[in-house]
Order: sequence, then structure tokens, then C-alpha cells
Amino acid sequence: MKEAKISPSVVRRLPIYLRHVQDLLDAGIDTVSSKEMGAKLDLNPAQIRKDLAYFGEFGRKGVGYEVEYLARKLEQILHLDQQIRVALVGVGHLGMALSNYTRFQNERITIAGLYDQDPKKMNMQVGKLRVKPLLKIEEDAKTIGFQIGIIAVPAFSAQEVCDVMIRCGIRVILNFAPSSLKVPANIHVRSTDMTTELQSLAYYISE
Amino acid sequence: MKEAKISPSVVRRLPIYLRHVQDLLDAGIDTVSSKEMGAKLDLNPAQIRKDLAYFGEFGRKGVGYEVEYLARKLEQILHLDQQIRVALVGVGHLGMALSNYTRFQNERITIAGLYDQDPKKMNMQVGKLRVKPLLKIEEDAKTIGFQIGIIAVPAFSAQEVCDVMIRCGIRVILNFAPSSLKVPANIHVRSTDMTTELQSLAYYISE
DNA sequence: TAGATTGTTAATCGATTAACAATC
DNA sequence: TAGATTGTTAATCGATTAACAATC
Repeated sequence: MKEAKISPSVVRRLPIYLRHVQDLLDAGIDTVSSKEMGAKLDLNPAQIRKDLAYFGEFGRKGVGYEVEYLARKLEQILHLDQQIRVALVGVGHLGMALSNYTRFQNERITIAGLYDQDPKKMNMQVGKLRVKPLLKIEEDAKTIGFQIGIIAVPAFSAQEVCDVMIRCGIRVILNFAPSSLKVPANIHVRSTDMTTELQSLAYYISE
Repeated sequence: MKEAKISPSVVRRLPIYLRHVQDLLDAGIDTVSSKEMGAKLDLNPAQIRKDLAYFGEFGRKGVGYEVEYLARKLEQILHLDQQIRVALVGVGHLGMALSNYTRFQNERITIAGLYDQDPKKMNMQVGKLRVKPLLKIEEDAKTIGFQIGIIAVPAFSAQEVCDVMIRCGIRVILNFAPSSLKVPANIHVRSTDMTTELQSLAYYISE
């Protein structure tokens, strides 16, 4: 399943395809063409076909894609057919939003550890978990085995948290702090933050 | 200030430049080169120069960019030198995170209206604001004049909220719901959601 | 002046879209 | 069979990077 080298732009569209075919599945539709998907998702049909073709021949000429099969394949590609355990550091408002947002992917993605540096938050109960000190993450990582780390702390401590995660063996990180993280080449980081999004949108307002 | 046609990729980097020069300003540094910025932000110096050059000649050959001047210019370009009033619909965990996240850009970006459809949340106090029914947004829009709308509701009602915002005269929308919104050509929408981000990252985990 | 760094043009790289043979 | 739609190659478009004259 390790394909040539799929571009990030392609990978970022896969969950969108998956979500759509899951909706179709729920609606009892069992076949869909790239043209129909494109219309719904506002994407070029050729792009959808090309994206999917990187991973195999999922469609049938003259017919389209079998919805259930495509959903299963996309789940496999995204590793969403297996349990994914996430360590979340930073239990502020955003961290809380993420924690209580459990319905990720059929609960296959679960937040399995909550950490913070603020003593006031220690042992705070959030869903089934309790907030622990950041120091505990390394110990927990050994028993739990986190696949993804989420950084939801202020910018000034993001790099520190990132370094701790990497020491824990976490190689995939989602960073919500507005800061550019420095990581070794084998670590995969995606940074996105609400402030930056909002500020860039402000460019488009016409006074 | 309406330049040719700046690509979205360029616009999305502007807040990153701004944040960096603001940090430099705080640190008392008054000149910076594209090379230094590139090293810090992990970007190609030529790209930084080219991005900035779309908007004017902000640097001095042989010297670099004057930090304070550049910060002021970037604020102007992003309209962050004027008050920006935001309408936020959906006061769930994410909406709360956004509301309490007031320190956007020197408070120049302010959430000026909070709306929800859940009767249980009506009149709830969040910071200086009270949650109002979605229906009230149109009336408020006339007096307040929102420049940006933020959608923080579940996917199934995102399109509806979007339509209401457009009817209010809002032309710039930030959508946190996992759904592809249909809007007229003159409306600017940016969609980003945590589930999709996390799912696409799952691609990179190696079992 | 010599060294540094910009703004900008040209070259490269990558991503999207069009076109179409294969085939269901 | 005729019509539809895939998978894929080629063409296009756009974004990034390299190179360098201008100049501080």
C-alpha cells in the first residue's frame, strides 16, 4: 500500500471523497460517477478520477464507482479502518472543542490522552479522560502508543510540545498554534490556525 | 489598493509574514532580510520577496525590510488597520473557543454578534455578548455591518446558515463545518474543518 | 568601494484540466 | 449495439525557485 509518492493536495482531498461516499451510502445510493461527485463537491471530474487512480482501479468503465467499495477503499488508504489513538496537548477552549468532538470517523479516531501544563487543569475530567501533566505523555506513549499528536497550546509553547511529542515517537502532528514548527524530515506536521485563516480572509473584505 | 489579481496562496502567506514582523517588532529588531525571514518561516526568500512585491516596493536593496514599515503595510493590505466585525453562528465548543479567542489582531477583529438555533443557548452570556436566535442576524447586520461571517454549526445546517449570511450582505465567510458550500461567484468562502484535517493526516501514519 | 539584498525576469517544477482510447 | 464513463496521456495552467541587474 505504499504508493509512489502522493502529493499533499491529493491526500487532502481523500477525506472529502470519503465523506461524500459515506453520505451516498447512508442515502442508499450504490453507484456514483466522477461527474456526479464533481458537481456535488465542486471539483473537476478528471481530478477525482486521477486522484483515485493513484491507489488502484476502483471504478468500472461506463458505470462509475460502487459506493460501498469506494468507501471501504478510502478508509483503508487513510488508515481509518484501524484504531487511531491521538494525544491532545492543551485543554483550553479549542482543546475542549476537539475532545468533545468524538464523532470523528466512526469513533475509529479517538483522543486517548489529554495533557496540559496548567496546574489548575490537572485531573480535570473531560469525557472519559482526565487531564494529566505534559510530563506524563512520554510514559503513556509507551503503553498507549499514540499515532497522532494534536497541539492546541499557545504559540509560545508549541515548539516545546512538538519536541516532546517527537521524543514520544509520535511522527504525525496537527498543530493549531500559530507558529512554524521545526521538525526532522521524517516527521509529518500540518499547521492550521483560526487566527491566520481569519486574517487572510480579511484581505477579501471591501470597505 | 486593488491589485491585479493576487493568488490565494500568496494571500494565505501574508498573515504569516505579519505575525513574524510583529514578533521582530516586539523584540526590538528594526530591519530584516528575506533570507532571515525565510530561514525562520521555512520559506524560500525569493518567494517572500515576490509575494511582497505584488503590493509595492517595501524593501531597500542591500539593506532589507524596515520591520515597522512592513508591519504597517501588511496590516493595510489585510485591512487589519480598520475595525472588522464578525458574525459567529454556532455557539458549540468550537464557537466558544473562537469567541473567547478575542486576541485576534490587536482586537481589531472583533466578534460582534453570536447566533445559534438551539433554544437552550438563547441569551446565554459569552464575554460581552449574548447569544441570539439566527433570525436576528439579518436585523443586526443592518445596524452593525458585519464584514465576515463564521460558520461553526454542524454540517447539516451549514448551507442554510451560509445562505442567511449572504442575504445579510456578508461577502466573506469562514466555514468550519465539513461541507462544500454553494455560493455565488462574488462571495468568498474558505472552508476548513478539524475532522478533515485529522483524517487526511491519518494517511501518513505507518502502522 | 565592496558586500548585501532587493525587485523582477526566466526557468523549473508541480498540479489541474482536456482529450480520448478502452471497455462496461 | 449505442451510450456512458473510466483510467491515463498530453496539454495547460499556475506556483515556486533560480538567477541577476540594479542599487543601497
